[in-house]
Amino acid sequence: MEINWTEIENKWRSKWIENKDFEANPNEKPKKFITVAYPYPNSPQHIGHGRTYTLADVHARFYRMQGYNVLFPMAFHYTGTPILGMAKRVEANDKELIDNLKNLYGVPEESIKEFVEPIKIADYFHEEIKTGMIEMGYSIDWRREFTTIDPVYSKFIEWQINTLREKNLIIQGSHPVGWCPKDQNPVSQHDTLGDVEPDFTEYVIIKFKFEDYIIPTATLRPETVFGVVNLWVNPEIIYKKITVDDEKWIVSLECAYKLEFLDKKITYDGEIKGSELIGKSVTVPHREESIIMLPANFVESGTGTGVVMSVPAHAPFDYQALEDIKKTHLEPELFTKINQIVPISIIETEGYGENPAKEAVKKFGVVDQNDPKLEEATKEVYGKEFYGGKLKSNTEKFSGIKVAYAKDTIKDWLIENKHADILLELTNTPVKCRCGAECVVKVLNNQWFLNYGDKDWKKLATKCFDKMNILPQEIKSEFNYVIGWLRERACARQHGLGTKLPWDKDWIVESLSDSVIYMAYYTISKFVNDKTITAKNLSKEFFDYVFLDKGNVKKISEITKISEDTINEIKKEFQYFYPVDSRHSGRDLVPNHLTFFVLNHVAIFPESNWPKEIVVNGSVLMNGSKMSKSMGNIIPLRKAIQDYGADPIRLAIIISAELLQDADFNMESVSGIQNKIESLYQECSRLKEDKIENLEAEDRWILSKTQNMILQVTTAIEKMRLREALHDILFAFESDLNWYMKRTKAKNRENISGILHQINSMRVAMLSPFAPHIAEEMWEKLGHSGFASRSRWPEFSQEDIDAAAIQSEELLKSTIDDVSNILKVTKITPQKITIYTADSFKSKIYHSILEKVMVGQTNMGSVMKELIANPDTSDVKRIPDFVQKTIKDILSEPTEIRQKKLESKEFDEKSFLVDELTELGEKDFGVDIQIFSESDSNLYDPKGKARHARPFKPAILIE
RNA sequence: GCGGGAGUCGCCCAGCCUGGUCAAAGGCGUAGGGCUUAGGACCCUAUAUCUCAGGAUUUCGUGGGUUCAAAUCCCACCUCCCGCACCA
Repeated sequence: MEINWTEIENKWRSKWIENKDFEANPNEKPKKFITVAYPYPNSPQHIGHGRTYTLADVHARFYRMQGYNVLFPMAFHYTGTPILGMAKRVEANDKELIDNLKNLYGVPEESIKEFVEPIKIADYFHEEIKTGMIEMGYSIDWRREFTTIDPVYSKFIEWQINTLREKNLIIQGSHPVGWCPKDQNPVSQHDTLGDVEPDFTEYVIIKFKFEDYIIPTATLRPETVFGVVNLWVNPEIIYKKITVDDEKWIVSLECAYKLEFLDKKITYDGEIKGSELIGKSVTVPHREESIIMLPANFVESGTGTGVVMSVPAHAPFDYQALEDIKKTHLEPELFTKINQIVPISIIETEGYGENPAKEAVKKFGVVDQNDPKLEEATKEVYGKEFYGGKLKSNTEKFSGIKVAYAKDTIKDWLIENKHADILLELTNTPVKCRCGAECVVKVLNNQWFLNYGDKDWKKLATKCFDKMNILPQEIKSEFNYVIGWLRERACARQHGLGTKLPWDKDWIVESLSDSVIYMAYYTISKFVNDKTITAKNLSKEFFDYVFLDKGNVKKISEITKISEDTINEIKKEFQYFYPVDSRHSGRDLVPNHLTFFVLNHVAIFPESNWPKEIVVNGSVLMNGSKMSKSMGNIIPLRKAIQDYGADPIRLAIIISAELLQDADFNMESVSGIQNKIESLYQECSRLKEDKIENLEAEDRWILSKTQNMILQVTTAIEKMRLREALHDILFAFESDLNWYMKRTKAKNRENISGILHQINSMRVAMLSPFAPHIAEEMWEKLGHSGFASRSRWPEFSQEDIDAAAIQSEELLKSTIDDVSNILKVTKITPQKITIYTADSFKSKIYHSILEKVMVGQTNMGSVMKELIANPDTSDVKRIPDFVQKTIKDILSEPTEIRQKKLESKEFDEKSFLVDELTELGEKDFGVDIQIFSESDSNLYDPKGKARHARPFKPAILIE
């Protein structure tokens, strides 16, 4: 019987909707508030997104069945810049993008035409994603849906950002960004050709005096200013004489252009050829020493200032250039000067002598200054010196400091003394804007920052993290680390969709900053959607009252024109559902969103409303590799639902990996799961409710095992180990069930359908959070009324566990295993099988050995001594190897089973095996089975095997 | 460099926190058998090595250590992956 997934899924989805099953309102029940990071609708969701939502949905459904009033809402994050870039590209008729939209995303042509408007893009994918979520069966309360550009949401963000500012957590400063000079706009990855992220570094410009001018050199290693012995100038370059603020500089044209964007006033005064500078002297700042300018062709006009300082003791390039120049034909005067240059060694590093640069050049076998091996040599010296080096005494007050620390200290000191400046430069040039212009680095002034570097703020956040349940545990240290290094973060941008800064309308609240406490907004969005509240008249006082319980309701009612009762009802809604009980997200959001989420909550809300739990999941791979547009292996979720059905996708995603691992989605796992579900479905269609009476040994056993499974599944889900839980329900339990079927078949029992019905009802109930649609169908087939998703989560009961039944069943299994094992090894065809159980004397000794082992006594000699000392067991000396083997038996069992054996009384192995093994064994092996106790008087024991019998390990004779 | 994670029996992957049920689950693959007109699906058996009595041996990145007992705990090392920002 093949399952028509679409039909079944549609059927149950509409029933749930009819019943308003997922709409949660405050009531007398305990609540759980589960949230997931809302999507940014710039593309359809794929299976990777589906994972996070599915995990959260399972969580929500689980809590619902456990009797909680669960709120699981969803919204859409319109704020941000990517869709702006997309709209621009559509307008420019960008073929690559349009092809992707058409073929990869399946967007109809008429919709693409509208995509020149950013909001249309968001609206389109919003609907697309939402439909997918509904099709996946997510138990979302859609009455609370919103987008982040709704007017009331903007009011909410204004309140949030004002509140933070009042607490002095927002500060102003300057900030560098990638910048398109043509568009006059910041650029990010989405705005560039080829989607490259503009990446920049900070150079320190060191100012050398040359007559009336300053010749600046750019360096990444300001500490080496103490080791400069000459400058390198490219004789081919025509340098510009410029005025920078009130100083006169000589730099390359490219450098002058870059400086224009770095908040400096530039005027162009004239030019000078590089060759004209050769041989002339400049003064080293602070040291006031005169050094010479020399030619070098590795100096590029586009990098830094076009002039480089030379530190031949520590920079392989400089060392090599100096060696090269000695071999060229120069004026004798200059030649003498060059020969007088002695490298100054300023850093002491283990493994290096006086001149690390020279050593590295030798080691790598560098030929001349154009040798690419110089890059490697440089990398090695820089790396070793930076992390392992210390400054020598010729660096004055910095002597003895580690290079890693000295770098910043010396930079600050140089800048303070006006010996240096900062130059920011793109490292991955050229970065081209989508408009075609080449990007630069620009310093934006008056940028607004959230001061995440604030110590008190960090302390509060750490406190919250410490109290929080973070799943999986391993990720917690990552959060602590992030909190540690976090500094100011820009919280406003100049373009993109979003809410304007209330006090500075040139800026828009940046999208990671307007999505940190929005979970609170879900409690009021319901009232926005039913028009109880509108943006008009919404004031700070209103939000203060609802979210912080501050202020006077009467006054607020006057301001907002909303009735006091309504305001109080809204407040009650918030107070009921808050705090967030569980926040689900992908692990890529750990160092940003999730951390900000906590930081902003602790800043704004009182401790009682701090979030309680964070659940982080890994990503989804497609057949073992990452999903990417270029690979073309992105499967849109809705396409996958059409192809495989929602439930198989949910199950495949969950079963393929535990939380933090990357889940590999592939066809095999989907069809494997489909088959499994189909057979369970058939099973459910057959079973009818029946009475359960006269429990036999195997009944008590399977019921005990069922209880075990319930316990395992429940605790696994509580820890969000969903893979384990699902595995226990679907697969692990199957082998127990198979054994049970085998047992009952051997006994020709007819009266087991009641038990199977009961067991499978519990399985289906537990399956319901994972595969909600098919579980409902199975539930119906089993003859239950109502929804499986509304049924009570099976409860573990210790009383239903029959330790004796488990033990005896294990004995039966291991005896059969042993027989098969012997048959396999000996390859004989059995004529007759005889089993001998141990006599009661051995059981007695077994128990006393067990007691001793349980208290840690495992030494054969001392156990033996004690046994002999006791008159009850002194006969043991006749069978010394029995003691040895028994200790081994016991040690090879887990502690809990030992404990159970210790607690339970001895049981009559012989009569149990006579009852249960005879028929089963005859079926399995096709011969008669006789069972004796080794102490029986009518013992049949031609080979003397009986004496080898041990408790739980009967002796066997096969003829 | 800093921070995090991983290395398991042909492949994917569980087990490690809490040592003993571990020659190590599950899936895939492979081989044989059943069912079927055929294919698929399904079911059974086997799948480190040796072994004609239920056993033995060598295995969980490498090398040490702790323990009666180590895939699991401790130490060192090797290799691989991810993050290091103002971008969702």
